[in-house]
Amino acid sequence: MEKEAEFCKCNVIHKEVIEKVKPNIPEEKKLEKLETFFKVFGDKTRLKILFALSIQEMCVCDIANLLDMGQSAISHQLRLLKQTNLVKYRKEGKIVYYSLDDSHIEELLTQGIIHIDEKFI
Amino acid sequence: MEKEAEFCKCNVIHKEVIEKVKPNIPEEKKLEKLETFFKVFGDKTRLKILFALSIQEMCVCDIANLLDMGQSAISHQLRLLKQTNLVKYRKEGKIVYYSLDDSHIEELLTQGIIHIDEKFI
DNA sequence: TTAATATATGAATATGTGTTCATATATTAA
DNA sequence: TTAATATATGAACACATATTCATATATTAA
Repeated sequence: MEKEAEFCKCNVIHKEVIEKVKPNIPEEKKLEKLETFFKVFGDKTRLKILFALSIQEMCVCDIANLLDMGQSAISHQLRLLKQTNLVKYRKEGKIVYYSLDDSHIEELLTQGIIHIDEKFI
Repeated sequence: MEKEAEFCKCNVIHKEVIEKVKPNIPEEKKLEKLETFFKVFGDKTRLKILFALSIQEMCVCDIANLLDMGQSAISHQLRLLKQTNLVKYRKEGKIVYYSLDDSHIEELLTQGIIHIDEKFI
């Protein structure tokens, strides 16, 4: 008896296909990073912050005012963006200025917009 | 009195910055689409499905077996991918074959991988 | 030193999301 | 028709996540 239906009720229909495709799936660790990476873009607030910082650096307070949101909420989101290396910061006295950490990011945002303009409902 | 501290305790520090940046934030509707779009990529299971389908079309059962997951879970995820126009399908009897709907998708996946390889922790 | 202010952060809460389970639907075979 | 099978789907549950609140930290000014 082959390994059958542990999770899936249905039988393996195209075993060759599965064997062919399998080696092309990235390893788990890489997938997790990719998941985290894209997840960061999957939030309106963070997208707004990224678009804003693509224009110029801003301090936390300005971002909060710009987006009409609490300072705490922005700070939490900036922490996430920092952790994923999407933004960097510099301190000037008690003010912290955030900016994009990578020009790739703008490219990715642009590519996203292109896709939704073309295909997305 | 200006509009002050409705949400944010801190004062507006750089009013000009806010005014300069504001017009460059995409409109809410577009942001929501973009959010949804990127959110789809922010899940390991969906990423695996997309990588698999970038090699060749597959039926639901094969995908479930490939990923060692339940048919229902895969079906739910495919629905999401369908709704966001990332995959299309063709029916052959009772078997449904899914495939990528857009070559942009592979590009975006690649760009994601490039980023995490370069910068991401 | 104390007061004021910009930012960070832990906890709580509300909301969103992925998987499972049970079951429905659709198609083919008998 | 009935049985078998591939897929779809609603509901439930467990878990993740965004924001708020309260408060801590850090820096500057007085």
